[in-house]
Amino acid sequence: MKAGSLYYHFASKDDLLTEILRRGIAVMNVAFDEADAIQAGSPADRVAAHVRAHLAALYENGPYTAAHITTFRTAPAAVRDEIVKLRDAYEARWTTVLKSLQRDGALSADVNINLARLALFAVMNSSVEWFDQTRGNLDDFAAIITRQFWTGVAV
Amino acid sequence: MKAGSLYYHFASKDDLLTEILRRGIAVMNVAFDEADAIQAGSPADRVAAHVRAHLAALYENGPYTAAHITTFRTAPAAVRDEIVKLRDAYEARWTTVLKSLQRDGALSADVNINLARLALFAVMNSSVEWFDQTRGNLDDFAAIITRQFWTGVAV
DNA sequence: TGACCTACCTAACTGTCGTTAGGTAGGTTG
DNA sequence: CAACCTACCTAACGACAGTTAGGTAGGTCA
Repeated sequence: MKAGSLYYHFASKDDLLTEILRRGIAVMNVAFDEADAIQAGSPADRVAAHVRAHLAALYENGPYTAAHITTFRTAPAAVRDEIVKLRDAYEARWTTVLKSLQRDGALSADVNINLARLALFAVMNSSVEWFDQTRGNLDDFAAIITRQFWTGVAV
Repeated sequence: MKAGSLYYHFASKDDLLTEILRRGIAVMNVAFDEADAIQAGSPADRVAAHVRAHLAALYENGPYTAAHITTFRTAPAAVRDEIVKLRDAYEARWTTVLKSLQRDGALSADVNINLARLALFAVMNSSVEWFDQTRGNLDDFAAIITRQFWTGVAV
């Protein structure tokens, strides 16, 4: 397909971009749903399931992920405003999970949930830049990230 | 200064970009030096000093930081190759610190130092997108990040 | 004073990007 | 079969980014 043909399907390049970003987030929500269905296990296991689902969705949808990472920051305000709503909703689902763990006493009461979530997102999302799925096992990787998030690196 | 005048000082736009990125990393190294001079305190304090220095350098050099974040990924290969060397060297300094803490028994022996460093960098660097320096205290923020890195969020 | 250097400027060229108008091959439907 | 729809294509446009050549104001130095 040549560049001009794009306009048969989308009104503008920004419309295309919005749709791509929208689908990328939809994929993440589906992954979250699947992880949410797994209610068994310890609190750490529950977080691990979500981390694993988030990472898998990230890696299995390379083009969507790449588009999000490379374009979101520089996207026009109209596009960002549209997508930020969806991102916020996805992030709110994580906040809900973490808050419930805190209510149950599994997660320290003096932890700022928003900061914790942002930190976890930072690690997961940045990993697309350095984690090589062909070299490392995704389950192991999710476990390590969760472990580091949960108990830290100290002895 | 108009756009054309740039070429009195730099051979090309890429040359300018390389120089900007280079200076940004130089600033980070200076900050690291200063934090390195502080040898007192617990291992966690030592990490906290470096985290604080890294964050401060990031926020005090907004333009360099912004340039790095927005352009590095999309920069031409020639520019990236040049800068990656400097980034690697800076990251190696962190690895050295973490390894020495592990050797001293302060940092868990079964932690993968490279992953730990990448996770810490992810949190610190991504924070420029959501941490508002005018609303939160930088020292507090550095302490929270270090605490989360060091002992995690679990009870 | 006159030659020269520094740090800009203007104006123009080239290439690329987002977009549009109009054309067309191939399949679908009455 | 004819009319039509779908999903592309080509060719062209205006705007803008990277770059260059040549000009110029103001300071430096013999």
